Amino acid sequence: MDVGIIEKAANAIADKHRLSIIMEIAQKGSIVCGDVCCLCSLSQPTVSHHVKILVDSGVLNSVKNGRIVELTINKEMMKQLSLFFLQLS
Amino acid sequence: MDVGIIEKAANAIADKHRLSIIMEIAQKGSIVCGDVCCLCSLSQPTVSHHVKILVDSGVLNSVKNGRIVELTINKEMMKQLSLFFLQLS
DNA sequence: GCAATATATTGATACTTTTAAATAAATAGA
DNA sequence: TCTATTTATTTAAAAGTATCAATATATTGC
Repeated sequence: MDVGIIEKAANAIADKHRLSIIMEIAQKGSIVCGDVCCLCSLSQPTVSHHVKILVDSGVLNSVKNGRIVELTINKEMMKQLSLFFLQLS
Repeated sequence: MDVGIIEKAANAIADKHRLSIIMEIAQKGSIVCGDVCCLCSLSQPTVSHHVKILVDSGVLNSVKNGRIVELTINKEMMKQLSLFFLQLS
């Protein structure tokens, strides 16, 4: 178990805006970057910054379809996190 | 599911020193604050600060035995976290 | 190629967190 | 009570993060 991965993922999750992005994707299946601005009431550059942290940490997957970027949850990462905390419980 | 709890716990975990405290407790069962200084190579006030974040977030339990404070993992919190990520996977 | 649209980057500022020195508080034992 | 020990608090400096405006890049459709 590489705790560096856990640390990065936890950091990505430890923010109310980023967590709300995750919860929105969990509900809808996916979201495009443009819709995150409305969801969080943040400027486009700020959203881009948060999305980058989520993707770089491995919490979210991003797929570019032309101009738009679609975000989904990285379920493998969620499994790893779930297992990590299960082992601590 | 109160994501505020997840946010706070994730924030507590999202630090290499705090994560190493957690991993040490996971291995040994418990640790006392005084030993955390050696483990992390941090000053006593800094350790006290990190321990406070871990305890306040509900990630660790603290029990005071006289002068010494013994830290253990809050397994209920670990179960909650594990379940949260399982539901996202 | 040009205009419109979606996302990324840069740069500046405000805010937050980490850190340790100094000090305080609490407790145990002589 | 006095001293030594353990943990907590205060304060200040350094480092890191969030935010947005301006701008750049990439892509689509005309």
